[in-house]
Amino acid sequence: MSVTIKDVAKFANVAPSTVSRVIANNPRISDKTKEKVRAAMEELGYHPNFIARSLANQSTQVLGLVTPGSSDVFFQNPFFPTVLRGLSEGAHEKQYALQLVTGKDEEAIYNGVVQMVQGGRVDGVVLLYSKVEDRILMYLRERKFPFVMIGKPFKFVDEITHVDNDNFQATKDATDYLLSLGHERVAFIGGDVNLVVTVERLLGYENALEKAGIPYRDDYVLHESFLLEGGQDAVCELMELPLSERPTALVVADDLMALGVLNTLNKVGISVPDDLSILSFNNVLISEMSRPPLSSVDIKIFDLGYQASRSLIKRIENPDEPYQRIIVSHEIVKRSSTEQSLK
Amino acid sequence: MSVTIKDVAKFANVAPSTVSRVIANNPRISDKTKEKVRAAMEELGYHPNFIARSLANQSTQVLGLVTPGSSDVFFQNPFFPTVLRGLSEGAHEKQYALQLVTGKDEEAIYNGVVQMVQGGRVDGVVLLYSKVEDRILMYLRERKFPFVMIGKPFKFVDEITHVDNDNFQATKDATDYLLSLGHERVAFIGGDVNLVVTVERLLGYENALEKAGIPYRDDYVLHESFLLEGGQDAVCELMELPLSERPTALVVADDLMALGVLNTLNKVGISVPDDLSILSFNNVLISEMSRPPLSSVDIKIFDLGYQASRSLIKRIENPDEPYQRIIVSHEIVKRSSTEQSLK
DNA sequence: CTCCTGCTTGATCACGCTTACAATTTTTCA
DNA sequence: TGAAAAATTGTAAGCGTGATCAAGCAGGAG
Repeated sequence: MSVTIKDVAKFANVAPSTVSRVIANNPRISDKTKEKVRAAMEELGYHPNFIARSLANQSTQVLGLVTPGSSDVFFQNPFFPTVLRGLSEGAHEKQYALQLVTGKDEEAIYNGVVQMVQGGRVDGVVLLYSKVEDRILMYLRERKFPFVMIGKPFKFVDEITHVDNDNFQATKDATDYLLSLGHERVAFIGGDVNLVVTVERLLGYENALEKAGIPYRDDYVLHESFLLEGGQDAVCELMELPLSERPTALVVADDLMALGVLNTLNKVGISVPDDLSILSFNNVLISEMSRPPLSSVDIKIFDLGYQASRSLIKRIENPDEPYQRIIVSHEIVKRSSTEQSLK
Repeated sequence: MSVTIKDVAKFANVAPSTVSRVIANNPRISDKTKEKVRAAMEELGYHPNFIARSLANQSTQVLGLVTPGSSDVFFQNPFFPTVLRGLSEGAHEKQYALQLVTGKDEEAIYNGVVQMVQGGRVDGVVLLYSKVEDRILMYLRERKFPFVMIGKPFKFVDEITHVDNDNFQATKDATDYLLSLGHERVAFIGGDVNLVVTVERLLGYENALEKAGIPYRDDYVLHESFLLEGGQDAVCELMELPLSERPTALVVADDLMALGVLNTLNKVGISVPDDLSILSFNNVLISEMSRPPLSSVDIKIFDLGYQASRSLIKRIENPDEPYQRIIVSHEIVKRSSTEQSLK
């Protein structure tokens, strides 16, 4: 068995509680005994037992991370590692550890969250997504368990601390940019309609068209998964339009999807950006390395994660902290996949 | 505060210990009281407290994951999410959770591991890499703490359970394949020389050349980081060779790196596979979507993770389990980046 | 009817730490 | 110098479970 607080106490000739106070750096302990106890800890190679501490203070210093139901898909997207880096950095600064909730399907993840929360394994939870209907969100809200969300809550926007981009504005900006290049037939390839981000972006797209006086067309709006395959499928659908009606520009809600688009276009002999401009979202590493390099809206994924863990920890340490909406900026990074319309 | 075992006991008119036994499904409890207690648990919405349980049994049902010092680099590579999926699946099957050790540099990660281990936060650790010199490995070994490694240990191969590919053979196979296509000037672009996988693969490459009677050239062997930039740098170096001496085929130790190679080659006007064949490793998703699609050695990353968490759990549950070397198969997936040499 | 056996269940302590409260020592000041 | 106040440290009771050991109880043998 490893060294406990009692061993240290015995060694330093003090009571266990004194050792505990030294660990907490309690000011009511004299500097002399602090020194003595610290020397003893050093000597014996003492490390506090987190589990015992957790049980005593009812706090674990662990944050739980919840991925959307389809973990597989989510893991494959470079969004995940990037947001994880941000989360990790924010957590690390405050000495929190990260624990993952994994599971094959939504049911499994839901159970995982319940176990984590009720089992007292974590002090708070980060939802790495925002869905239209979400059991997990409801559960956490009902139990008043500390959590933050990355993305905009579908309901209760003012009662949930969340970190988000202004996706409406970002997509409006993106669409405006394509319009400013002279494109008039601009299509939108979004993700799962159950994700709030998809909804928000679609609204931004629609708004930009409306402002420009361009009628909205149903057949210019597609929804696919945030995967390479999603991009492929989207292109196939667009190809079914008569040649003269095909869009000359695309707003794609995700880089990985855009990469799929790019490759499929290449196969069918459509050149980017000469025949078709593409502007996508996320600005992950691959967008820079694709052929041609993708113009992409940088949504600062790292910051999303970083702010999320920081604000969650704030909520945990002060439950009266007001609910916040934290908006991370966005920026269009222009590369070679967008070009003036030929008209 | 939430429902405890005592509340359930009171509600069901039994002793707390009886409830505990019902949870453990102890056969010494009559079916009648089991029913009664279960009903009470249901009624009160009881969920066992993991922390208290952990303290009582000295086991947490959590596995710690340790990334190599440069977490940033590691996170960016699609290897990470894939191996994570495998780990997650293996852990989930046995009801284990995953906790990440994160940190900016090696020092921070080392401290994180020590805290995790001494703090009793995890029952075992998975090292997601194998380095030539590794403090963390040494530490875990000395403390006889359960751990497994993904990759081949540099030392103590027979005293460390690990999951690995036969990287020597795999790279030999890869090189042989290129040789069989008629290439005689085959270069090797590996990763960090401190990683054992790099060493192993280099040996395999050398061995294949030797068997084929082709002399080994220092200037055909490069070491870069497992990143897009690594690939770029490698190409730049190779470009410094006189035209007639440039390799006609490349073995690249990582897909992401190969993607960097591909793009840089494209910029300098070298065509793949016409001018240069490329065979890389990992067979992650992007290898399929690059232009041209990359031939790649599939090392079954998911399986590496899956086997790792399974064997770690075995070790945890039975400390006398013999040390094992688990080899995951590999397979060359031929796509369009490799072609017959023109000669 | 008593005693023993075997099946169930209860009481109690231990896990390692925190913390309210009590006890002790030191300091302060009339 | 002595008592009260302040500073410091010790005692002990939890935190929620698991596990050991003892106790209760029914049924069967003698």
